[in-house]
Amino acid sequence: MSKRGRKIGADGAKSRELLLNIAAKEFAQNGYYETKISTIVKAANVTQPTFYLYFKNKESIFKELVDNFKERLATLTQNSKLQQNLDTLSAQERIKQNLLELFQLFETNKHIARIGFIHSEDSYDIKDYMAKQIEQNLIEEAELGYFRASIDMRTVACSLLGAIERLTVTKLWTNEKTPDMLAQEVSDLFLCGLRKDLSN
Amino acid sequence: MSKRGRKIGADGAKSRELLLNIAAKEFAQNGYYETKISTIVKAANVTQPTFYLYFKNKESIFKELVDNFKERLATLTQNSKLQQNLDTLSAQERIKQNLLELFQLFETNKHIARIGFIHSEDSYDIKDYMAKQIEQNLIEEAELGYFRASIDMRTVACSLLGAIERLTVTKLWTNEKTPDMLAQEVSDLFLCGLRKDLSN
Amino acid sequence: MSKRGRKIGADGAKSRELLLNIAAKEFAQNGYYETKISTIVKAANVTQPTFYLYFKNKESIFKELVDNFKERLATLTQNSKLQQNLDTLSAQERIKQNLLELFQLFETNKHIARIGFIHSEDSYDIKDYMAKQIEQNLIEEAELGYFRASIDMRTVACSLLGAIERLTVTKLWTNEKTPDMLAQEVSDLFLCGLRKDLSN
Amino acid sequence: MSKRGRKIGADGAKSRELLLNIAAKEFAQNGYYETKISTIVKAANVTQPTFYLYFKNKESIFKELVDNFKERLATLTQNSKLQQNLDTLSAQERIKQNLLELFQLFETNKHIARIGFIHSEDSYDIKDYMAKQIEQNLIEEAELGYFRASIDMRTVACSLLGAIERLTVTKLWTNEKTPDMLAQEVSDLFLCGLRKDLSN
DNA sequence: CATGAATGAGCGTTCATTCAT
DNA sequence: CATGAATGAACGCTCATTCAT
Repeated sequence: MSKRGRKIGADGAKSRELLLNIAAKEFAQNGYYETKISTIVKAANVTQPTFYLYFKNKESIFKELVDNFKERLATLTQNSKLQQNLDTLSAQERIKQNLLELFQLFETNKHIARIGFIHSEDSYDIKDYMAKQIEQNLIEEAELGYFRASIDMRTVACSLLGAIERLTVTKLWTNEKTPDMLAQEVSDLFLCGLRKDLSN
Repeated sequence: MSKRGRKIGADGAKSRELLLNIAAKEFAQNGYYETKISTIVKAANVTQPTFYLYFKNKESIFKELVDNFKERLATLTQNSKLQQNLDTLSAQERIKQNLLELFQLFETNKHIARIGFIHSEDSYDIKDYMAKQIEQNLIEEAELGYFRASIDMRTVACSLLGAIERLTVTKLWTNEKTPDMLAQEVSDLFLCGLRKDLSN
Repeated sequence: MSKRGRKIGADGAKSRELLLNIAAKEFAQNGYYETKISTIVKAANVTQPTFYLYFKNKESIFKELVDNFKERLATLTQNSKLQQNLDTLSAQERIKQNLLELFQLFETNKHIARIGFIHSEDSYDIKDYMAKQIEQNLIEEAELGYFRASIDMRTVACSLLGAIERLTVTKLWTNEKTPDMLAQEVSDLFLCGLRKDLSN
Repeated sequence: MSKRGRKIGADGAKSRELLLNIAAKEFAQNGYYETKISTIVKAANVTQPTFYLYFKNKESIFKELVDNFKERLATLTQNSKLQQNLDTLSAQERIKQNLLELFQLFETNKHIARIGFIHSEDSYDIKDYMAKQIEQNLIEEAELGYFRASIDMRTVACSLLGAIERLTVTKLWTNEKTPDMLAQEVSDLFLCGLRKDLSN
């Protein structure tokens, strides 16, 4: 830092990025209301007006983080669509692959994922969106004939999403399990169920 | 209530109950921070000091509601323990029964359940507690030999809890499904899985 | 106490006296602002409206205690006037006698004395009044020729009062010294001074 | 200051000082409880949040003023220690000198002195501290042999402090007497006493 | 690009006091 | 004589936000 307190090589884009990162961490940790602008700017070593140079207000920086998360989620969905590998992989393997990518996304985007999933008011919509994606996928698989028809796919999709969320929070983010393990276990559970397989 | 100011036949216990109910609704709908004491008392048609006649502060009424929820949850757990019906019911039927009771509890205690599950800072502990109960139950069933051993029961319990939570929020509380339906579908899904049963 | 919570033999005068005593203690200990009506009535085991049955408001009970103190002070003054014992006692002995009575008054009326002296807004007037009484006494003694004329009696009276107050608070009310000791020491100090008496 | 709202050439240090000065006056005049933050900020022509820009809360600004007073008192004590002038001045002159400085301090720091002496809860400690300093001084003088041994120096110190306090309030702060006059009279009174000196 | 200084708007809380019974 | 229940009126404090430079 220079003697007059002005940062050397201070750079708008950098400051903005910094603020965004710190905000992500703070919001993730403490939620919207317990996160104060004053805390964010102190951690970023800038003043409050500087904050308002880059963000309209508290809500808008929060929303930006949520949108960020939404975007990555959408990207993931689109990529998954492209590489269906209908021929080379089994249904369970395809599902496992999708789960793996999801858990990996959550692992590498812990903060914004937590914000979007837990703290955001949009979390309902986000989860709705995800549930629908999952349902879509399941239906497609079902149409290929591997699943039994006697079960409501909306319920399954919803359950799967709930499981994903909970496992992410309690196993993935606590480093108790890796994305691999989780994808494996969840796909296994949802495909085969708990019951002893009487067929063999 | 008389139209002008002073209540006639005022009754402390009733006022307290009223405030508690309104608070439950408000907290459930808007969360802790967006719920203002002023709103609660207005809805109860009393003044702010009256609120402090019955509750120490905002935090304490919130905590009371959460504790309320915890208690009912604990009661349910204890009752379930008592009537295991190991002889008369199958494993799936016992699980279904447990799920049914849980969904019923959530249905008849929508507000405090939402507070305890979604808005409370204790929600983590609460869910942890529930996950552990579920795990316990699953392990007991497993020891009777009906479940396959190749799956981590913690993962299953956690997934099941996630499914319950999500279904409660999106299907039960939206009146899309009844506790019966949900208990049936979930127990079916988790026991048998999605996969077509190749044995028949 | 009877089963229905109403005191047996409850008696207006008694309740009033009780409240007054408790208030005296509370006010003396914690001052006007830190003493709450709610605390007083709780200690007296009555309800708040009962308090207002006997006292107009918080200020009025406080004032009553202060007036109480003023009265006793006035009584003392008058009695002192009556028994001047100009013949039998020396000047120092008369002064000592006056001081003794004052310290005794403060000892047996610790609470209201503390209120009147320390916590009351009238304490200025009270002390003014006392200073004037002391001055009067001193002047009368001076006119008898025992005191030197080179000193402003108002200053002496004021100093004496200050000494009395301070000693009361730090020595008398802490039980470090008795009224006797204090009266002796103070009269000695103010009459003879600190200086070694070179005359003998 | 511009007439409409925003201050021009606003200066934090100045604002703080201003608030501190106004608070000193208000607290001195009306005591802790009758002094409202709203009154202070109104007098300073700023809004309430500005107050909290410079002070943590009401208690802390009050404490700052008390500490301020304590500090000046301590400085005075230390300086007095340095210039004992044991050779050039008589015992009475040294005492008079000390008293003079004390009265001067009180005169030029009327507000904080009143706060520290009258309104603060620390006033007991402050006076205790002062009494001890005075006692110390007296004992040192006594050891030089000028005072008679037959009198408890703690009582003397305590009396002297009481006299100082009372005279400060009623004579100094009312402009009835100057520090000089008071120092002279008090030292005379306490050294020589009231009694006619029979030796001459 | 950045800051020091300030504010509008609101919230939680407390306390003395008073009805209606 | 006494009470359960309630309130009017403040006050301290916080926070996001914005001037003026």
